[in-house]
Amino acid sequence: MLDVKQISTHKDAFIKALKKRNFNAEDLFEKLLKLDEERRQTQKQLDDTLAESNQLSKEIGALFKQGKADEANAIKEKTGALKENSKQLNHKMESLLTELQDLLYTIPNVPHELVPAGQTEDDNQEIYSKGDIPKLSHKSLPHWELAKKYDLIDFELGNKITGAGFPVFKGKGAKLQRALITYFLDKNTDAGYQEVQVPLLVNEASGYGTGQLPDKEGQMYHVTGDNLYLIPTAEVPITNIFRGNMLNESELPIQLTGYTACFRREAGSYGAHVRGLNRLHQFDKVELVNLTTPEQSYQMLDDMVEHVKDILDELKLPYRILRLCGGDLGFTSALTYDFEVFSTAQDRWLEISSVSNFETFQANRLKIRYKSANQKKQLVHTLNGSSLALPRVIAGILENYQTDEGIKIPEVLVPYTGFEWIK
RNA sequence: GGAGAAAUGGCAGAGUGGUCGAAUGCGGCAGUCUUGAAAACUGUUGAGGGUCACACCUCCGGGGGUUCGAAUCCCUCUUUCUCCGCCA
Repeated sequence: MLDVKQISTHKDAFIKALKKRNFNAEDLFEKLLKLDEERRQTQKQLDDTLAESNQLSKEIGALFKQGKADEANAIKEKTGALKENSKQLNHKMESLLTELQDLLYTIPNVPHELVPAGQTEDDNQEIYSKGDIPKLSHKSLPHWELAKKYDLIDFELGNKITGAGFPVFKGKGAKLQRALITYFLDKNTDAGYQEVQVPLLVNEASGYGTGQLPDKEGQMYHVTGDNLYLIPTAEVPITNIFRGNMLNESELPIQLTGYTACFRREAGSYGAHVRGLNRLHQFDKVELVNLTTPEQSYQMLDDMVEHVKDILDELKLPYRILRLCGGDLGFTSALTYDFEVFSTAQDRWLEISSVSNFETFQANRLKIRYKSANQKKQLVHTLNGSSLALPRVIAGILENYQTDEGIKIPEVLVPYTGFEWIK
């Protein structure tokens, strides 16, 4: 959520930047600023009315104390009108505030200057790529065939137990996934992140805090009996740890990492490109969440990119990094880098990590602030990224490491899996 | 799930209808003293809105109500604690 004050001071710059998203903010901003002006005037009227009744109440109290009940009762007569007046002003304030908020909720974050203009994912900027795409023999298979051949993942069994998109990992497949989780967490904690284990169900307030609600309600599984939501990403519970907090600058940056299962309804996305592990309703992910100062957040973003790069380098997977264009940029993000690993057998890139700086967009909604050295209070910048989304890493490993003898385990993982080959 | 008790500032803890945004203690900050520190003493110290700055308004778990006036009374929700039941 953008800040009205920011909008009013940087109106033209924001309008221009939002155009990169193909978002026309001009009329909206006009309306918004007008509403805000009205809000302030109404607030003033309300305050004055309340001040007057407070004053009268005090007088009544004093008069009763002096035993002048008649005079007190005379003043009481006057309070009725004031009460009615403040009631109406209160209603007006309420509707103005919801109108303002509803309007603010529809405005996406202002893209950073590095964000290229563009409409679709084809306009994303490739800024880095590494790793040769292995020449696989004609016998090479897509990961869902490999998973079946070596009995690593059973998609049908998941159908039976739950439904499509809930695979069962078995044997070395399960072990490989567990090894990856531990490896990622170790890498992250070595880099200074604190590991956390968080709830997989969140309440409504948390959903609103990180922006999944109200817009993406249909993407989350809703446990109606208790009005809780299954998390679509660890970002939700981890960022909400700090909802409403006033932090000290000395506590920043806060760097947390957590492993969770993630649940997404993915309504309406079916077809060949969601085969196998490409898109699931339940999947595992290790997430990075950072809270930092505005001065340091872009350095932090670069650090996160380097960190994820390091992991992919160690896994020796062919990957590329994209800077998302305005049209592809997520609603809440100011600047996002996507990491994609090449799926050799499918001959396509798979997104395995997305690293974003949200600047104050989330912090404003969540009211996460910090007190700087000079006691000034301001919103923190929040950033997050995946390290990494497990199923697609597994898809990448299975496909890129397949040989005629079996699937070779990336060297760095062997201490975690305890085996070198899947045969 | 049943019965009871409670929720107040960073923490502890007073406050049961008006002068309470809230005693007191601890903690924090600033100062005195000291070569420096500790101790002691003095002062200061919640958040949000609003204003050039004041004024002023709102907030005592959330929401609603009674009243001229609510931290204080009533309703409701949530959470915590104790006891019982159930359970990994």
